Formats: sequence, C-alpha cells, structure tokens
Amino acid sequence: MRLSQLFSQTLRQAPADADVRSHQFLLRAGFIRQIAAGVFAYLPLAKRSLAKIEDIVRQEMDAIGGQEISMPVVHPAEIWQESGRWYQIGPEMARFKDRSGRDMVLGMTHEEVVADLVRHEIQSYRQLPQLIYQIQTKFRDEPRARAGLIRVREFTMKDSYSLDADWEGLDEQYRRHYQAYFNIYNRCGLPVIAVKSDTGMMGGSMAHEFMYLTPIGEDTLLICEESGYAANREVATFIKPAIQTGPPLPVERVATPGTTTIESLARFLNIPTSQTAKAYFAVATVPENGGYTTRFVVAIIRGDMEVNETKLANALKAKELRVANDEEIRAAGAVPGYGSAIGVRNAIVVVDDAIPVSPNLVAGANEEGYHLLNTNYGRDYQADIVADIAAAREGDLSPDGAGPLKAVRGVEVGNIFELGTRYSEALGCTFLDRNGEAKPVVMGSYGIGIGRLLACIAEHYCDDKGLMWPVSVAPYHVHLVLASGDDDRARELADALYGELLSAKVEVLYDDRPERPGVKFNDADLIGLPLRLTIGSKSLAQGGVEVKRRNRDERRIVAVDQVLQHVQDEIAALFAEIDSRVVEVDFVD
RNA sequence: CGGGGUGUGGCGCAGUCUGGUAGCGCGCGUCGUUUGGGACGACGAGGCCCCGGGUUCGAGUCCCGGCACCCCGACCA
Repeated sequence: MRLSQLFSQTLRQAPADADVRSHQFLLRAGFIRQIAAGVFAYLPLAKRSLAKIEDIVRQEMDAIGGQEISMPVVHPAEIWQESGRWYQIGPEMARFKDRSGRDMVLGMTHEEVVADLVRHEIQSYRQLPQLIYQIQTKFRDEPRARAGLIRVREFTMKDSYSLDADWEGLDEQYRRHYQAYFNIYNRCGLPVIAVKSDTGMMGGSMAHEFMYLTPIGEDTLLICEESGYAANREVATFIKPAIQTGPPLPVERVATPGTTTIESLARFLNIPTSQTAKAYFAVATVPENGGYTTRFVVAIIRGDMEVNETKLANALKAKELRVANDEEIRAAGAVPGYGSAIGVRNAIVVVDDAIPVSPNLVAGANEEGYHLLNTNYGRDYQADIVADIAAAREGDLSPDGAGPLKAVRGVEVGNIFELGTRYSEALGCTFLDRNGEAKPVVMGSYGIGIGRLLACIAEHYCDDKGLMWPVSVAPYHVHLVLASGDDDRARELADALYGELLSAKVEVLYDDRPERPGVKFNDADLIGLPLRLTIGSKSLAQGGVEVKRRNRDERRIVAVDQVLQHVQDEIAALFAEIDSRVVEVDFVD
C-alpha cells in the first residue's frame, strides 16, 4: 500500500478526550475514529490488524474442533423471553420494535440464538459433542464507555458455544478453550493471566476471565505470588483470621454515644474491630414463587471485614442489589449507625460464615447511641443464609494459605463459562441419549473481545513515539520510507523495491509522499510496523538500504539486491520469536 | 443514574468574567525554495461559535431549557 493513497492520515496532536495511550496512538496513527460514545469506525490499518487477530482466533478455534458460523445481530424478543433474560437484563440491552410492532433486541451475546439453533439441529447423543463459534458484532448499551477501545458499546467478539451430552464433555471442552485462549494471546504477543470469576448474567457454575494486567484496567484482581492463586475481586476468597473463642457471655446494653462507625466504636470501647459485628443494609430483588420480589436485607459481617456486594447478591440469588437508604432502614426497625439484625422485621438476614465462629461480638442495639456487648449468632439472632460474603483485600491470606494476596488491576480480554443446562432447559434443547431418554444439552460459552484485544496489544506495545506492533498483528510487516524524494535514483530504487516486495508477497506500506524525511520517520514510529526500510541519498552513499526494527535502535545497511532476502529472514525471525511463546499451560481451577 | 468538566474551521486552543467586524498554532490547497528525525516564503480555501428559546439597538459572550462528548463513582459477560 502506498501511504499517499491510504484512507487515513496521522494526527500531530491527539484529540483532547483521549487519555489512555492506546486510544491516543490508535487515533493519531490513523487506525480508528470515534463516531459516538463507545462507537468507533475502524480504518484500513486497524481493519488489517483486526483481521489478523481474527485469523489467529479462527486457527486456534478450528484446532480444538470449532466450526465457524454466523448468527444475526438482531434477535426476536421471544427467545430472550424464553431464557428469562428479557426480564433480567436492564437498559444495557438495546430493544426496539420492528415495523409490525414485534419486540426485537440487538444481541449482546448469543446463547439464546445458539439454543434456538440447537433445539432444531440436535436430536441425538450421536450428534454431540459440538463446538460452534462466530466472530460477530455485539451491542451493549454500557452505562459509560471509556478508555478508547477498552470499553465500548458496539464491538466485535469471538464467541463460541460448546454442546455436550454430559458435564465431563463440557469440562473437556472448557479446558481445551483454556489452552486455546492462552495460545491466542501468546500468538498476539499479549501477556495475560487466567483468574476465577463471577458468572454474572451468564449464570452457570465455573468461569474464568483472561486478564491483561495494567493500571488502566477496570477490574481489580487478587493474586497470590507464592501459589499463583488469582481471582477477580468479585469472587476472591481468603482465610479469615480467627478470633478468641470462649463461652457465650450475657448480652449487655451499653451507651456508646457518637459511635456510628466501627472504627469509632472500637476506639470508644477499646476493643479490636474484629470483636464487633457490622450490619450492612440493602434492598434486593430476589426470586420468590417463580417471580421476583423486592426485599429488605440485613447482612452481618465482622467489623474487621467489608461486605462484597457481588458475593452477597449471589448468596441471595438477587438480580439487583443496592444499599438501603435511611428511611428503609428505619422502616425495618433498625437504626443507622447503631444497626444489627436483632429486632429487625421482615428482612432476609444474611450472615458471613465467620460470624458463627466469632463469639461475643459487639453489635448495634438498634437504638440511637447504644450497642450490645456479647451478641452471639444462634442465641441472639438467626440467619436465613450463612455464606461467605466478605471482600478479599490486599494483605489478606490467600485461600490456599500460601501467602498474602496482592491487588492488581486488569482488563478482561476473554472469558470462559460453564453454562451447564440453564439455557438448554429454558429453551428446550434436548437430545435422546443412548437409552432413548431426553436430556438437556450441556453448554459452555466462551468469549474474546477482538477490538479490546487490539487495544490491549497497543497499550502493551508502545513507547513515547508511538506503537510497536508484534509481527503477528501488525497491519503490515514493512514500512518502506523514501527519504530523499528529490533524488531520482533513490526514488527509482524505492519504487522498484516496493514492486519487488509486493511480488514476493511481503506486506509493505510504502511512504511515497512528498514529505520531508523527519515527517516520514515520525509517522513510521507512530504507526509502529515492526520493520523499517529507508532508501535515500544517505543510505545509497553507504551502499544500499537502511534496515531498522521499530523496537531497536540499531540500523544496518543492506545491499539493494539482498534486501528482499534479508527482509524475509527478519520477518521469519520475528514470527519464530512470537511462536516460541506458545506453550502448554496448567489448568488452574 | 449521582458528582465534576468541556462544546469556537479537520486537530489543539484563545476570546466568554466586563456584549460591539470571529482569532492563533498545526493541518489543508496553489506556486517557489528546501529534503535523513515534525523546513521556509507568498497567496488562498475553510466557521448555523453544540441546539432551541429569551434579554438587548446588537449575543460566541448575559439568562432559561435541552443535547453531545470526556473524567470520577454506581453499573457492567
């Protein structure tokens, strides 16, 4: 491609609203343009890189038995009503009516369509297992798009769906994806870690997320460097420190004026925070009698810990959860700042699993200015649910006991879910097994955000001058710079070399513009192709063509008749380096 | 949805407080000089100053109401 013909131009200054490096450089180098909040156009350079990522994904999916299909972006509401997600999912799902008034949705994911296909196609265990996938546009009306391509509303996703006759089969396909995903990221040059994650709106049992670690990430992960334990904050567990046990002592009401926080209470009574019980009041929408109702929730946790709202919502099977306001708290018979489960009416009581083994805690008296000493779970109050609802924090002990947890930030570039039979049961995807018995298909669902992956690669491979693409995803391999446009011999040689590279199928971007050399070098650094060739009076005086790698400072002169071979060798070496990163990984459950 | 910020030529910004001919740098076009790390000169094109209402002789500027975009939070496979 001749740069003079390319549909895009570089920008000297980044638009003011780009604040992460990948966004700035992708904009400045002419890869992308924003059309609306979280909605982008992909220009030729980006399109080529995306195509390469997609090819890598296709190869790895095909290698584990995947068959590519294409499902629609527009779905009839009925299938989402059948799965129930029509009612569960809020405004992040775009809905509209077609001309005849039928409800339609823009697909945010494709489990329903898959299930609809499967119930028509799959009748027998003989047709299983299967793995189908697509690379398709999704739309999610996120509350807030941010960070360029990292969090967008419209995006391309590779989503695959495994279909099995039993859980063993699902497990196998799940593990194959786990390895395939590492292969994909390694071939794209992006370092990632796999962490255990919440199943969220997907439902299902086990889930992993693949995380690129970066301070601009929006997920917080807890990792243990000693054991390799890694989990999203939403599900991370830890070993809760035990406190002194002893026989239950009698409850005693004490005046504790002005102690509306655990810290002030502990200071006032001169006790550790772990000797207190904190009440967390929430309002949740929970399943009841086949529908949903809104209930007041009291969650009790020891004062030295914090409630993890995701864990709490999961314990309640709630589809929505928010903190309660003061009126709601008082209406339930509790007093903000002096609250506990004791004396609260019409509430679901959830107790953290550390509470039953922590006796004689100080809890609120539900009376302004008073607390109760020596409250004991089981004797003084009961719970509807006992579960781990505590948030793991940096410094907590890893659940395997190997060492402390560390908090890091990451961007989720992929995920895998064991869905089980949730969708197949809802949509009636059954097959006849060996015994002629109808059984629901066991499903898994696996996603990779293609554009987000591109953005993370850009984020990882750049310096203060611009991008530095790994060879496997670079839009072109070679950036050919004609540095002395006035030098006829240089121009002729550059034109000839461009032709020679093209006929040898080398992917080359040729800067033939009538610009000064400085402009061209800066644009080459900005666009970030792995190999730069320069032809100019200076290189010719030294005997040929200057060759430079984007990520190195050395330049060498190669004779004109050897350039093609040299370039091919360099590209092969770059690929060999990338391919050497593809290794077997251990499955960490 | 809550808090904050910004909307002026393709990009970056000034002008708004204190109303009076719409500016600067980059980019863009033509011509000339220049040519190995973002050259220079001359001439030139390009603006519903986010939108709608109001105040005023007169609004980019003041008032009211919207909208869009960005950041923090909530939310999020």
